[in-house]
Amino acid sequence: MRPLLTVTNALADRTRLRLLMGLREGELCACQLIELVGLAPSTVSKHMFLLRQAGLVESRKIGRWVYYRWPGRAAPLRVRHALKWVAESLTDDPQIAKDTKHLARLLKSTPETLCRKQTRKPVSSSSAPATRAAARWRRAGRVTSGRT
Amino acid sequence: MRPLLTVTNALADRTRLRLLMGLREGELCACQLIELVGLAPSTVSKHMFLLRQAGLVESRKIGRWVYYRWPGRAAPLRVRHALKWVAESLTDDPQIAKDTKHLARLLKSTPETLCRKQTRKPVSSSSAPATRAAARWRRAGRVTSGRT
DNA sequence: CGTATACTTCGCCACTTGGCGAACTATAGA
DNA sequence: TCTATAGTTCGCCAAGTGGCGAAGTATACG
Repeated sequence: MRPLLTVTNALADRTRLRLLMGLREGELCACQLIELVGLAPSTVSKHMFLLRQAGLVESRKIGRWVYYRWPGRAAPLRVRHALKWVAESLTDDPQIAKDTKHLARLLKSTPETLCRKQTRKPVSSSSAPATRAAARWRRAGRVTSGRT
Repeated sequence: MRPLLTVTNALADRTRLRLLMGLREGELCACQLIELVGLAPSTVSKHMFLLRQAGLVESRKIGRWVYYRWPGRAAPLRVRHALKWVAESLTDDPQIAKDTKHLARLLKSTPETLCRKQTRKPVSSSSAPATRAAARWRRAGRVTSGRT
């Protein structure tokens, strides 16, 4: 019962649903998710912890950046069905539609630009750390990360 | 977003999952659900309100009894998929297995016997109100209430 | 080294929620 | 009509949760 409850609890919050849907089409880094929902980094971090604990997202760290995405085929049925169910239930949701448009705008700049904006400092022109990874991620074109 | 959140919130509680699974094989009356989870009537009533609000159960009143069951085919996809998902995710759950055995025992007596037990009074032998409806319900043999 | 930075963890606060018992409502039966 | 009873609603309280900012951690770079 606990495993399912961890999932239902994770899904029982507006912000976490938005974050989850933000990852529907592929990987995003933490700063992009922070920008997406417009909340404090610590808050988003806590949400992502709960989602990861439930198995609803995976994360990988590259340099100073942490990338989140939906889990692949190895995830338990419980989780894969939950993601499918939520995505279907929210296809026509106005908030998610707004987020999707917002996200499209965000994706026009690199993660590092975003992070600078967040700390309210001017964007230095020189390449930031982990830029190679970010470039690869952009080239990959919003991978579907092995969804069912 | 609200409709889905109502559902995920309803599913994000141990007791409500147990109540929901109790109805998996057919209709039960409130007193049977109270006995199933062993909580105060007011508590169970509140839970059933939330489940009904989410569309995860329907109810009908017959005399003084209220019967709850899973919704039929008319329910939104969001709800039908949720029920399917939860039921699948909990098929092997030990708590649910215990509840199922418990329920089997409860079903050997009539709802009115149960209610008497709950108020700690001896069961009068004469037929209680709504007994005909209850008998019909027993004859119907745990209807599946039009699930997908 | 030391500094900057991307993120997480911690500590706090307002708000929500699950539980109960008491009071209330509605129906059945004398 | 009056009483009994199946459920619900109300009022309360302890426990949990979402939000924030401050402090902490880990990595990159000079």
